[in-house]
Amino acid sequence: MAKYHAIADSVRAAIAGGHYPLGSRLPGERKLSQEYGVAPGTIRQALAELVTEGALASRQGSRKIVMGVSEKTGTFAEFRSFAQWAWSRGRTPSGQVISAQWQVATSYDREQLRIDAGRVYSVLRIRGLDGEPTMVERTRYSPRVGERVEQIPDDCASVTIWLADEAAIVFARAEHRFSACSASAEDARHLQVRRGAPLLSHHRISFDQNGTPLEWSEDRYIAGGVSLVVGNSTNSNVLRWA
Amino acid sequence: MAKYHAIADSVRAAIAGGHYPLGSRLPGERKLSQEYGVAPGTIRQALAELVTEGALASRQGSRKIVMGVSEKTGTFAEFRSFAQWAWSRGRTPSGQVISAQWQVATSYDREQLRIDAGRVYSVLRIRGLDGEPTMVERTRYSPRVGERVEQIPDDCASVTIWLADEAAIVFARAEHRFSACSASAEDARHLQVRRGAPLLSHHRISFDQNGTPLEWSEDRYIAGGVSLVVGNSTNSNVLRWA
DNA sequence: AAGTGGTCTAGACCACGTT
DNA sequence: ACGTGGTCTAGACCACTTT
Repeated sequence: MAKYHAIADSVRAAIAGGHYPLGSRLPGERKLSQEYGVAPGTIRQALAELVTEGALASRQGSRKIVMGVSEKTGTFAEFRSFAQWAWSRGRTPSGQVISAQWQVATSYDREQLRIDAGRVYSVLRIRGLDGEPTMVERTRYSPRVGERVEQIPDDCASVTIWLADEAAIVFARAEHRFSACSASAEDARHLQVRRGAPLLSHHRISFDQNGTPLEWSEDRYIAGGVSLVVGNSTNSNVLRWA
Repeated sequence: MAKYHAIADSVRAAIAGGHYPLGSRLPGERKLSQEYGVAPGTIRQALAELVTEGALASRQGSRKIVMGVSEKTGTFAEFRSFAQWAWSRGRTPSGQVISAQWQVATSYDREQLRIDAGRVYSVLRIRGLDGEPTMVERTRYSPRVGERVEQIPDDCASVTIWLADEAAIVFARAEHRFSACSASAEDARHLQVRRGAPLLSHHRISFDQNGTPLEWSEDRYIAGGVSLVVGNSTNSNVLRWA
């Protein structure tokens, strides 16, 4: 583990433990670099991590102010994968594939996935938390990914983890779009809500490390089930589910 | 303007202009530091900005890959202020205060705003885009802020800007929570939708540079009007309205 | 006036990806 | 084997806040 990351953990723990009270000012960077026996730059990098999280407030010329540590900020993987998110919150995810088939790519598919023509692998899934239906997920995989998704056993817990381990397909970046929508007849049937009920729509495009699109998806969550949490400041933004 | 920021702008422009094609690999950091005549660390800082935005993908050992520049990423101010966001998107915001009054702080108010007792200034606003009602906003200001909000003239375009200029109250950080909800009878009346219509709920707490809570608010947007856009990667998260 | 963070320099070594 | 990014060092000067 990198020094700066270990130091960030240490400071985070000191805040959580009340050693640096909420609202107080952190020691100066030069002081901390002596305490930890590292170069000033390493301390800067450690504190930058905490500023990004919102645990510290930063103003030029003034010592950093303790804002308090937030509940564990979701990692990228947790944010992208329903299963990983659910487990990290101590809840039991369930999932069921309603339909899965190859379809001719629409112009929207081609644009989003940046493919010339051909087909996409289209999957409709229902996902639940602790047995309650929570979300309906409509995903289009690009051909390369779809060929692998097809092989995934039905009882696989997490598509994301399976693809990484078995097919070396790694999700590295995603763009998300959130809005409200009404439940369609199909949504209502699967989620056991009335038609027209309010849903949180989560539109997502995922990319690998080379920037190649892997899939796009529209997930629809029942109201009250989950919510998206975002922290932002003049410098940065951090988000997580809650 | 800092060198590293100017360099980030320059690289961003080079990507947008097609000089670094989408999917290609950026020159190495040492090469760039020579080109720009700065130390390697300065280049690193510039590229870190672009990685955070999602414009570049980064893997140790490999040159950075061009992901493409997203439409202008919203600044913190734009994300926090409806008026500033609207202007930045070339739309005309309107606003109307329905009611404004001092109220006894509830236990929820006291917890969120970290005040011992007393009162909060409670404001109900309707906001619109290009004349169409778009959002209903229910805000509770802490006493210190409420006293100034009370003085704001009715025709003030942006509360955020007014408070910064006239009262030196600066919003520096905020936490946001998004979910779906149904329009209440009051919501429906103000937004001219049917009762029970799907709305996007945006719950927000704002802080100043010292970490002191300034206000909390629940905004409810009509479906289809606006949506929240978030980009995230293994390293970072960036969000904006769209 | 003194202290502090923000920026910048000019290197070094290591882990990892590419060739 | 080589190139590259990730990490780290040990300083310097400036802008800003605090005292």
